[in-house]
Amino acid sequence: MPELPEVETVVRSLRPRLLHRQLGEVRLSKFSLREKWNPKWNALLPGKEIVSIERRGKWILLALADGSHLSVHLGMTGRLLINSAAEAAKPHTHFQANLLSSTEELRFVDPRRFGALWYAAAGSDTRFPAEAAMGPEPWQLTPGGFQEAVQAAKRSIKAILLDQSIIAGVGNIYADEALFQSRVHPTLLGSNLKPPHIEKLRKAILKVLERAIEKHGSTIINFYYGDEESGGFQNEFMVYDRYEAPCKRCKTAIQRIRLAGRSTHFCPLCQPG
DNA sequence: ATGCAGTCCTGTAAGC
DNA sequence: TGCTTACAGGACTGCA
Repeated sequence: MPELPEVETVVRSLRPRLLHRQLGEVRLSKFSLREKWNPKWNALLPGKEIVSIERRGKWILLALADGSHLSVHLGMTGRLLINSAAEAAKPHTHFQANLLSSTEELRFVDPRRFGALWYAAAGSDTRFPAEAAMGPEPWQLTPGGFQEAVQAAKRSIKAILLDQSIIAGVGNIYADEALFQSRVHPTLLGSNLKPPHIEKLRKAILKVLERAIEKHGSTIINFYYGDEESGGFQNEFMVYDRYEAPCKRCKTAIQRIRLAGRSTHFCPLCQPG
């Protein structure tokens, strides 16, 4: 479900509620998530203080006091919640950890189980499985670096934007929105794009992500942060989820195609192929 | 190197 | 009212 702005929203919401708290007893459901949980990790978490909560790409990183990390990927439907331990766990709760000296616990709920939980001991090379292959955060990506990566790829620019090894955190919604903002047609091959367009796209990605973070992400069906708060960026979509609706810039009907295995939305007039 | 289909899952909405 | 089908914000694998 969530892309960079939604994950950032969750991180900012959790940070004041979770920082400097200690994990207690851990319980896992019988269902496995995308990454297999090693039962040995259960014993390593209790007593450890959460000393920072950061985001890398679409991963949430809980840094623990001994230098280890508990990393969480929300997949499509994952939610990381702080609930009263007295409250019955929601269906599809796969991880629960007491928060010491309180009546609350940290819970991971994920109906589709595309999400992941990972523990990385202090001194591990990586804090989550694909970290070594992950590309730069959008704000760290240099104009030259992005231009080089895009022009080297003989595949659609949409597929390039979804590739986490090129740019971290962009998903289907924000790829479509950034392509619209920069007036780039999603099927164009990276190798065919000219430097001015690539730079325009890079800036559009930053602008779209920054605006979405300001609006606390997008809630289509089921993205919530905090307890039950919704994002607001869905009201500002120019193309995503607007099939056959009039383009907000030129009134042409928004088109939808299947590209890189994903539903892709664009304006045929504003984004010339 | 790339696209594409299939895979992991459940929930929702649309179509009949 | 049902039942069936398609599709969903992610990301991996295997195969042409």
